[in-house]
Formats: sequence, C-alpha cells, structure tokens
Amino acid sequence: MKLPELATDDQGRLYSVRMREMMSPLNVELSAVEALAALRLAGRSLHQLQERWADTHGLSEGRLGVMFRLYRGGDCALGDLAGELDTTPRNVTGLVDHLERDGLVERVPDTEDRRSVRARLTPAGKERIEAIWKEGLERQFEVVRDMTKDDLAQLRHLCLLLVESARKELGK
Amino acid sequence: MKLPELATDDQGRLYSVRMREMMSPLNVELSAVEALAALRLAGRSLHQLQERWADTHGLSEGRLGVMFRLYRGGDCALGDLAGELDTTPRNVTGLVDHLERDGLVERVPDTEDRRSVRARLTPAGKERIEAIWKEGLERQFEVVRDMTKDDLAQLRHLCLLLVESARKELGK
DNA sequence: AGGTAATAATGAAGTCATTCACTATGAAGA
DNA sequence: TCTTCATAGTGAATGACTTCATTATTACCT
Repeated sequence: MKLPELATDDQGRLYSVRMREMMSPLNVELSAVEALAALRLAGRSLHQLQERWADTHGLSEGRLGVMFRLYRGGDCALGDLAGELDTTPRNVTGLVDHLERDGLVERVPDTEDRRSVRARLTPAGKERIEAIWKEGLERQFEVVRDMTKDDLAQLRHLCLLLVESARKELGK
Repeated sequence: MKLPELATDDQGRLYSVRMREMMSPLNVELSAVEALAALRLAGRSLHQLQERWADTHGLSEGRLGVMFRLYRGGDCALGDLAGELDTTPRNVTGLVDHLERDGLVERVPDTEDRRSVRARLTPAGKERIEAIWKEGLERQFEVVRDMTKDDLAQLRHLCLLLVESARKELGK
C-alpha cells in the first residue's frame, strides 16, 4: 500500500501529484474532485487506524462504537443504536452478536415494546471500555497534533456540510 | 438510518447536538473528537452516495475506481493499482475478478515480469466508463454546491494533513 | 373488535476489504 | 551456480456492511 505522493501548492496546501496529472488533461474544475477524493482517503486512513488500534484490544471500530455509545448513553434498543451510529439495523445485529459472543454486551428484552431488544454492557464490557477509552482519546489527539482548534472546527463544519448535502441526495 | 441532529454554533459552524451532549460531561477537549467523527461520517455518507450511484450502472465504488484509473492511465499491473487506489493487492484481485467476470476488464500477462498480471479495459469496459464518467463528475459538483473553491481547497488540505499524520502512525 | 399498515429484529445471500499463508518468479551475492 | 531473499498474485478465512425477505409485535382506523 504505497502512499500517494503529496506536494504543496502555492498557497501552502497539500495536494496529490498523481491525481492532478491524471485529471488535468480532462479540463474540468478540479477543486471538488480533489477535495472529495482527499476526504475519502482521509476517512479510509482514519478507519484503518481505528481498526488496527481496536484490534489490539480484541475489538473493531464498529464494536468499539457500540460499546462507547452504551457506556456513555446507557442501554439502548438495537434500532436506536443503528440511528445513532449511522449504520443499518441489520449491521447492529451483527455487531451485537459478536459483542454478545465475547461477553461484553448482553441482549435484554424491552418490557415496553416486545418487538424491541435492548443492548446493555455486561460488567466485563464496562470494565473493558473503561480501561481503554482514554487511550483512544489520546490517539485522536495525536493524529491531529499538527492542526489548530480552528482548523479542526472548520474541518468539522465542512464535513457536516457535506453530510447534509449527501443526505439530501440520498433521500431522494 | 436516522440523521444526526445538527445545529449551528456561535461561529456559524455546524455541530452534532447528540455528540456534544454525550461527550461534554467527560470534560475533555472536543474539537479533535468532533472533527474526526464528522470526517468519518462524511466519508461514510459519500461512500454510500457513490456506491448507490455506481450500482445504478452495475458497478461499485471500488470497481468504478479501477475502471476510471485504467481509463485515464492505461493498463496497469494489479499491484500498482492497489497502491494508486489506496487498497491492498488482495482486494484488487477481488475487484478485477468481478470486473473480468462482467467482461469489463481483462487480465493480460506481463511480458517483462512473469510474476505480474496487468489489467486492461475491454472495449465493453471502455464504452461503459466513457458513458458514465461525466455524469459522475456532475454528481460530485452537485454535492459540493454549497461550498466555495477556497472551502474545498482548505478541506482538501486538512484531509491530506490527516492522511500524512495517519500514515505516520500506521507506519510504526 | 378486526383488519391493515408500520416497525423491530433477524435470516439469507452477496460485496468489499483485511490478514495470513502459499506459489511462482525475479534479483542479488558468495 | 545456487542459495537466499524480495516481490506479484492469489487461496482461505474472517468481519463489516448492504439489500431483500420473513417473523413478531404494535399502532391505527373505520
């Protein structure tokens, strides 16, 4: 997995040399293409980082997300978990299957709605997440070491703008 | 798949209401966590958008990436494809398997290095990618409609900074 | 009440992507 | 040469995630 060759433009901003070489003959406006490609690449890179770290604790990014949500927000119906974690109900079923098999989460029937199944951290699960979440945070700080708070706020804003826009497209 | 509730802060920037509610009792600096979560969310949203669109043309995001690379850059050894598409050689094998099964790409032995296998667009594959790539571009423009060129350049830069940083972490 | 439609979770089947192991080939050095 | 080591692609196994279909419950509606 070779890194894409990056260079700095006249405004001091990074760009992918290969992408510009490949796309410029097409004579189209590149800023959108480059930004979206960079975002996808960054997303994949962060995903890999998270996945690898989670793996050292016997978890995955998705399962970690479930556990952290349960730790911070208390037990929760599977369907609601799907909404909050931005994934499908079917996928949550799989993640919880795995966590349950490992004894970190248990399924609890919902007394109010018998269609529902709630997920809850077991004592072992709580212990596990308490032991690692601070380290996870540290790793996030590490990866943004070179960025200012304002950079981060701007990045957040631009990403959420895209989320809104993508949602609009997806909805129709 | 319920959307996360977004609001605007005092600087006019979007943020996730739920995330702040869940994280603020922890009393940690949120800008990194929020930015990285937003980026991952945006990445997933764009992925979904691409995947759905590609599917209407009988493709997937990954297979589309392979085809576009072959279209713009000519035929290419599988391993090099992996490097350029930021994925693993094994994954490229799978994508090319699928594309070959569909008659869009063919494997060609490399005369210079008999270990190597090169991928090449078939005439049908070339026709397919020529028919759709402009529409794909239009869809990208659509999704960034609300953003200025400078926004996009800044987004690109910040994302590539993160890519560099993540690479450093991954490398060790 | 009784029938219809929405909702919650899951089974089935498939793709993408990863890691590890294996094979075949190439390259470099004693 | 021949031994060793690196490289290219792929098989096997696994996990995440998706869509579609199915089952169970709940809500609605007249």
